[in-house]
Amino acid sequence: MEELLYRHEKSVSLSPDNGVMNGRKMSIETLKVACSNCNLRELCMPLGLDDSDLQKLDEVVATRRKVKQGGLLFSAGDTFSSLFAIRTGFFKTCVSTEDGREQVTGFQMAGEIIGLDGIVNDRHNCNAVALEDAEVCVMPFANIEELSRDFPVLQRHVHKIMSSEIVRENGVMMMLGNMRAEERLAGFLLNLVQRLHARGFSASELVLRMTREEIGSYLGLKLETISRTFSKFSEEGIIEVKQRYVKILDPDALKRIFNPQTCY
Amino acid sequence: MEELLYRHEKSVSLSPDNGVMNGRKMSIETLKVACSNCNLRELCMPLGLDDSDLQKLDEVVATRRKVKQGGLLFSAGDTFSSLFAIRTGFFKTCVSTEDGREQVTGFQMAGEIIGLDGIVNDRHNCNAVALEDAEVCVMPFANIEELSRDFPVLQRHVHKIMSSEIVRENGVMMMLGNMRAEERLAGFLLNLVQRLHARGFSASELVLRMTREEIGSYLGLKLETISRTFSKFSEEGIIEVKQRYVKILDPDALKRIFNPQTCY
DNA sequence: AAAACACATTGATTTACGTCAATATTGCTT
DNA sequence: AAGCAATATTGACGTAAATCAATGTGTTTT
Repeated sequence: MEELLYRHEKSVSLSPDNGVMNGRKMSIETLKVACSNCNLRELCMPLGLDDSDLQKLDEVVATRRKVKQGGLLFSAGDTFSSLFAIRTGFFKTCVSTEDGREQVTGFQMAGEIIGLDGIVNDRHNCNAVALEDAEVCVMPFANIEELSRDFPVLQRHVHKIMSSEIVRENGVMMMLGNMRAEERLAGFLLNLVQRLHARGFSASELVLRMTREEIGSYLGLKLETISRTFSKFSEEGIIEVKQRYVKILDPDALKRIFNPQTCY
Repeated sequence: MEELLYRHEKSVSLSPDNGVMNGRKMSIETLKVACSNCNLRELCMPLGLDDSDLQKLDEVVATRRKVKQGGLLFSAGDTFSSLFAIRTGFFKTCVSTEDGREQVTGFQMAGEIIGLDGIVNDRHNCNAVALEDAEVCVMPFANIEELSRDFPVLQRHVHKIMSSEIVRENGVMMMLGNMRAEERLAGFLLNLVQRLHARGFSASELVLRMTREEIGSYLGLKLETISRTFSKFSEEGIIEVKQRYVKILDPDALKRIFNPQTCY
């Protein structure tokens, strides 16, 4: 089961043709961080680039960085210098109040960009914690801005990434402000599985990378409510849950719960 | 009182030196939409530009547009082409579910930029409604992107505006997910008055441009709860409320409510 | 000036979720 | 393999805010 759900190691690892690109032997250094060579490129990078553009865009990534499970990629207050593209692994971002309350603001997976919150104040505004061993591409923001000036398609791409984060947060606000526990959790599961599916995983099975408490924090609920709601969905035959493993048996039921209008 | 609180008409209207800039007579057309000439410039535009840069940046604004109270600047689903800088007036942005539930995602005032949600999908994701008669500068996004390539300072500015929207929404998520009604309303009032103060209005008095229902929608509460919480603050001598008029008598008390840590 | 309307306040009651607490399951350490 | 710590489940009970409902206030319409 784990293998079925977890193709990270296999498909994200460098593919056989690595080291040779367009008939040109690449140096080890370049190889190490080349976007042009990365099979996650379609997730992080703009589409429709020709080979010469792609080579220039390799410059956005300076290095790679590994983060152990539980480790911090950055913390609130850290000076901001780079965005990070997730290569492997899974992150949460969270903000906290001074009296110690924590709000998970998002969960990020391979191909997603993390760190946009740091741009305004040149300091990060949240913590980014690896929920499993992870590796990220470090993209110095100065590089991104410089290359953006020469590549309108990259410029547009950066704008779209930021805008999509705004739109995502709008959706979270809707969930937190207007929806009941069941609706929130249904929306959460549908979103997760959709993103996993887009990365080649199952559209119906998943292994949660986060605890009930972290899900609850993201959804503005307590861990007991998450647990109870999972149990309820399970009793109703909508999902099958075993700890972190979740199988969606009736996706339409989830959609109806999340978006009552579609149910008539 | 209204006059004290409402300096829009006065200070935002074109100032005496209009029509002549740097000793150069400007055309009526240019004048109509010139950022270089606008006393809100420091809010919309990057700082530290010299005169020649400023003149070039005038090109970001194509036209102006008036929106009557209650009118829509744009709706969810509209094709996106421009960002809007608010010159006068006050807006709310909101998203709705298909079954008609509405979530206010933000309130925007003079100098703030609206429409960033449209960039990802080339369609707007929310509605922008004028809560009072308003005028906006229409900034075609194509112009912004083009000029950004030549003006790193503008490019950076655009990135900061988007990032700050992300950070703002992080804060709203924290309020919605973790805070009680009193904390949310305290945070809301402090934020509003701080932004108004930055625009030259009183740091303690304000006239709300939105209904209790709209505040409630933004804060994930019902209008009755907003009303009750206002009354509670009032009984405790923290604020004075009379319908839309609010006077903050004890800002520190509000800060303590919003951020309990500071209270020891 | 009266009528109609939108918005706000306040009270009584309900409810969804939180809190507290006990128990179960799993993975980790040695 | 045993013991421990972290995580998850489930139940009993409490509570903040929602809901329902009546009344008040201010503004616009005619």
